[in-house]
Amino acid sequence: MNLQQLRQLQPYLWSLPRASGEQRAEVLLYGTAPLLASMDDKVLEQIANVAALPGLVGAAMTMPDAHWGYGFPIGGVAAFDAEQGGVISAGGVGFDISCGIRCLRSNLDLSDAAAHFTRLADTLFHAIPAGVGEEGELKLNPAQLDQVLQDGAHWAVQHGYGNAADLEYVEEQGRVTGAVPNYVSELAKKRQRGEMGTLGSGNHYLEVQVVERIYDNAAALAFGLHPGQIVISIHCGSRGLGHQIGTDYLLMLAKAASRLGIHLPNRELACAPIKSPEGRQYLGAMNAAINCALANRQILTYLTRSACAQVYPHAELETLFDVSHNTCKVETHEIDGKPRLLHVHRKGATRAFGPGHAMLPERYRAAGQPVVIGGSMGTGSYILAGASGNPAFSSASHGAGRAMSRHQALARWHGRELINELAQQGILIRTRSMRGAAEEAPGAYKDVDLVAEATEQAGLARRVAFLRPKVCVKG
DNA sequence: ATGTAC
Repeated sequence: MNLQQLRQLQPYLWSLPRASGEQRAEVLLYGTAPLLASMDDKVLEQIANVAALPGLVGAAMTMPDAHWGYGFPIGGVAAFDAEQGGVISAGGVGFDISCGIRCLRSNLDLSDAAAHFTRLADTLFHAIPAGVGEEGELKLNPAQLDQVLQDGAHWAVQHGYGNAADLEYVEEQGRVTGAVPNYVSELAKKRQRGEMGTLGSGNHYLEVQVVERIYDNAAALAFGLHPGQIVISIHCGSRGLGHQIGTDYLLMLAKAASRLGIHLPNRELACAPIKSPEGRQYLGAMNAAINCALANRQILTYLTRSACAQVYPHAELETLFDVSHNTCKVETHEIDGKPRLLHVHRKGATRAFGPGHAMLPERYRAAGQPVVIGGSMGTGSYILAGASGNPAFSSASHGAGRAMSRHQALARWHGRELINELAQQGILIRTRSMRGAAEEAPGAYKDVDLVAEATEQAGLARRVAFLRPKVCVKG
């Protein structure tokens, strides 16, 4: 991205000046000059298009890890007011609805766990169904699947996959309201019937990590983290169901936009007013997909505990937090001193409520919401805490963010060689797809350290802990 | 992201 076209407002905040006569809201980009310079120009084009959509409140924004996506950039945040013609967009949520990270803290330390990492890697790889189209043990009938779409992680816990304490530390306590299974197509449901409790592919992973550095002692204490501790992070989403909903509604919302005369700068931005029939239906289907993803990560938590218990009989894994980064959520935010109900699209962006927020579990209320920046398989991840006065509708970065396309990565790396190199660095990778491994080469991602630092400096969240990967099951 | 692609 050419920085000449931007105006630097603060060390970590930039804006895109409007051309004369241009009808769009403000565009704000969070990040450092090097991070922004490494982004594709498409990011700027896409977020400027978002800023032209009806009913946008405040600015259309990108997080420090942004890269270009379908319609909206990944790392994009945009809030809309339903009462002012605000829209909802499937491209603003993403195809992998409610993709997110479940983070589990353990009672294991690197010093005693490391001796069995090879067996742990093999056991997890055997226990966790992963890969495109891969199905799990669970086969649900239509009535059971509808129940999952209503009850989210609660369904999983009721059926023995975890405990009540897990639910307390899942965003929305494990279930969102407003899910309408009837608005989900039969095809979407059919695709999901065998995919509960599966990891998927692409950038999804299950990673065993060690807490290597603590930045904020008080927040680390609240989150139950200390140096040398083993933590497990599960990154996945709503699998075939969410993807099919995205596909179905892209068409429906495009038709609605055309019917209602909404000008779309690009057809990938297909959207409809939140109050229109199509907008309401997408919201109902999307909320069902959020519950599907929350249930999926809950079942994977159970499978992870079972696998760990085979290797470390005394292992205990508690849910630290579970947070989505592909959603549209109805939230109250203060605008010009007045609370307003907004539909906040976060696509590749994490919700990051600051200290004192009423929706946080009591244990974390003083520290702020746990925020996970998931890194690439070779580098590392960060746990942060929501900051007071977050300027981006309580949002923060979600990962390292790609710096290179999958195609470019395939041309540069070979999966097998990469896995051997990582093994020499003490990182054990298990995958069914060598091509996938090459596409996910750490070098194809931005520097996660720079993303986390910029996230903190921009006032989006505060760093709490750095996690180093040790074992990674890739999709 | 995805029973991977107009």
